[in-house]
Amino acid sequence: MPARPASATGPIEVEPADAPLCRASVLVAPLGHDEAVDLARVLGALADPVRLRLLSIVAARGEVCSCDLEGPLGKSQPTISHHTKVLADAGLVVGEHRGRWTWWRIVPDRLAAVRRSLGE
Amino acid sequence: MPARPASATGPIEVEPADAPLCRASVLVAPLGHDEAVDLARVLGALADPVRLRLLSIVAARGEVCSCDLEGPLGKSQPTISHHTKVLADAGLVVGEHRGRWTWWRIVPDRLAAVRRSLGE
DNA sequence: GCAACCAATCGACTATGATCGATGCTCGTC
DNA sequence: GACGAGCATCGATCATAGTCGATTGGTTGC
Repeated sequence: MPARPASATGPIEVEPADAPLCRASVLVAPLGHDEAVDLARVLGALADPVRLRLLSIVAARGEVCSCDLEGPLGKSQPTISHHTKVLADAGLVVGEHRGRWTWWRIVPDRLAAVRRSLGE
Repeated sequence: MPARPASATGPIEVEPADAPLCRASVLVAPLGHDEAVDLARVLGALADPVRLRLLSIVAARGEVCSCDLEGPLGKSQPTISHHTKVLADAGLVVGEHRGRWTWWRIVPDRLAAVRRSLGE
């Protein structure tokens, strides 16, 4: 793992993706079309073994550099970059550029929102 | 909606799909390869707007006939049949043949297991 | 038996997505 | 300024999945 530099250039900006996701739960009332599309988009970001493992690694270590993901996941650098982008677009992780590294951490609230949308 | 006949020919048999899904949560420890694949499979079944709306309709009404899904979902009969099969294979719904109709209801425990796997 | 209805399957088409090599960009370091 | 490291993007390839028309199978009612 590279040494963590002190200077930070700030978080990566992506589209908000912070909409309520769903007013309540799938179990409570029939979903509208737009709600279903939004929730499906986030679930689609989660519905990949590589991204689930990536997410769990980031969660376990608190903060992870992209360069430390290629090894454990056994994927190429472009593939890792692709998956981190998908997760970031879904609002499930945020990345921060520090020097030449990008550090990722999860957004617990976002995952909690997904759980809530899935009933209770 | 067709009248609900009294005679039931029993639940539809599908592969179990009742494995623990995940020993704990994505947030606790790095996922193993097989755990990630299993969880991704169930999340993939959920990651479709049509199936989410289908699920919410079934949940709201308790039990729904396939023939009553084409209208609200705006999809053809083969498409509805396809989606119900995907959800059933994932263990998220169960179907029961009664006469010429098939009635679907959700499996709350399965959805709860998914929520648990997603943290908490 | 026959007709009508519901559901599952098949085949085909299309769209989306996962993957990687090659390339380009942006920092830090010398 | 030049080089190298880390990351993003592009282009291409391959696999998977959503959709529907047509067909088949099974059940009900005449």
